[in-house]
Amino acid sequence: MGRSPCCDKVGLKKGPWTPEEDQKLLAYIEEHGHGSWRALPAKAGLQRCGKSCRLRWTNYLRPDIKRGKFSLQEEQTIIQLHALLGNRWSAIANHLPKRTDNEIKNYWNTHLKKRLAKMGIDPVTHKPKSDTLLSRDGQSNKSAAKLSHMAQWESARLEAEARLVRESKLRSHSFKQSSSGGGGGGGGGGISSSGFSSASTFAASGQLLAKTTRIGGDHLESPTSTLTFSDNSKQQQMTEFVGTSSDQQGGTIIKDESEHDWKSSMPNLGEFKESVGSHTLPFTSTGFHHDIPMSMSLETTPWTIHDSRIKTSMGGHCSSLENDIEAEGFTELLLNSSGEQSGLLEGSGGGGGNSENGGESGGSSRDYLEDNKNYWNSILNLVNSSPSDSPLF
DNA sequence: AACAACTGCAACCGCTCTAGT
DNA sequence: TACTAGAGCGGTTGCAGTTGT
Repeated sequence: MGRSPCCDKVGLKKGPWTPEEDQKLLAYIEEHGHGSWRALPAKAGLQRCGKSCRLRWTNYLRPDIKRGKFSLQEEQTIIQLHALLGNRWSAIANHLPKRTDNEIKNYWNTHLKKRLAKMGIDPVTHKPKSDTLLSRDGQSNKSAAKLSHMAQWESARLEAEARLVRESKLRSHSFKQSSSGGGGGGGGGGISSSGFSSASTFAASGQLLAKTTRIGGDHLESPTSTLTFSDNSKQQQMTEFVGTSSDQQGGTIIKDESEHDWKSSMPNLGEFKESVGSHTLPFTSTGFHHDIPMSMSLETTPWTIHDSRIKTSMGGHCSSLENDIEAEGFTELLLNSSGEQSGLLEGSGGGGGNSENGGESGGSSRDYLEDNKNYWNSILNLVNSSPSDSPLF
């Protein structure tokens, strides 16, 4: 893979940008746009490599950048998204308009990470450093481990969805061209304007579904909102999400009316993978490999897996997690094992979302569960309310 | 006042991904 | 299909400013 050697060229300036250089770059881009970054420095009369120019522009000069202190809301968002996505700064930045990934990354490393560490929370796993909290019952550690897998899986899932959306967009583009006059997606932009839906193969995100099943303002069934197997003999409907109900604070609630239990017709994951072929989602994400056939729905509170079988093999070690999570299992798992997450946002506004449970850190188990619920709900709401043009969705 | 240690941030480096040929 | 250039991303570095001794 060709790595750009642009900065190796002799005579190119490095280091801090001078106001004059900024001015040149700004003026050039305002007039011509950036076009090819590689060609830009010469045209703009800068002794910099294109890469350096791009960075300067995206991280500093861009007019739509908000600089200065991060608000409480922003901090909260960063922490929540980091819990979900890890160090994927660009993805996180997509949820924070006007902030750059670099800025967020720096802010995390210099402020938030330390703050979490001070609170006794591991900034990497977002779990308490000592798991004593969790040791109230024997199951907790096990559940926490599962949850960790789930979080990783979720992260990977988002990535896969993003890819599917991209592909869907491409496809919809050609679709629109071939079947012109389809009423246009209108306001929502992004996903909602695309004729196809990533949910076609992977109906998991409530908001995603809400957007993708709504075409041109009508409640149409997306052409691919149902998943069918390529194997004709087994052609069947995987999931069909119908309608959306009220939206609470940006979190769209999806009802899975079909409650279709396809597990029974798919007792064997291996067989399923074979039969589904291209419909499984083999994707890698930071060393994971997942093949995920599943459907989920968002009830008023966290995820409910109506049926799932998740195989996760990590880093080639195949430390597989064959979780037979029964219905509601995942919800339970989140609720019961994500206790470590609660109070994470304590520093930002009274702790873990809402704190009507009273602020006692060692509260009752009900408080504990409430906090967990709130924590994950806030993450889900956050994700669900993410901008439609986010590459994640 | 001088120095060291710490902090915060801009910029760079090197890798991966993607599109074009 | 293979290769390359360009762009993007995340990790790291370097330095200026601040704080502590």
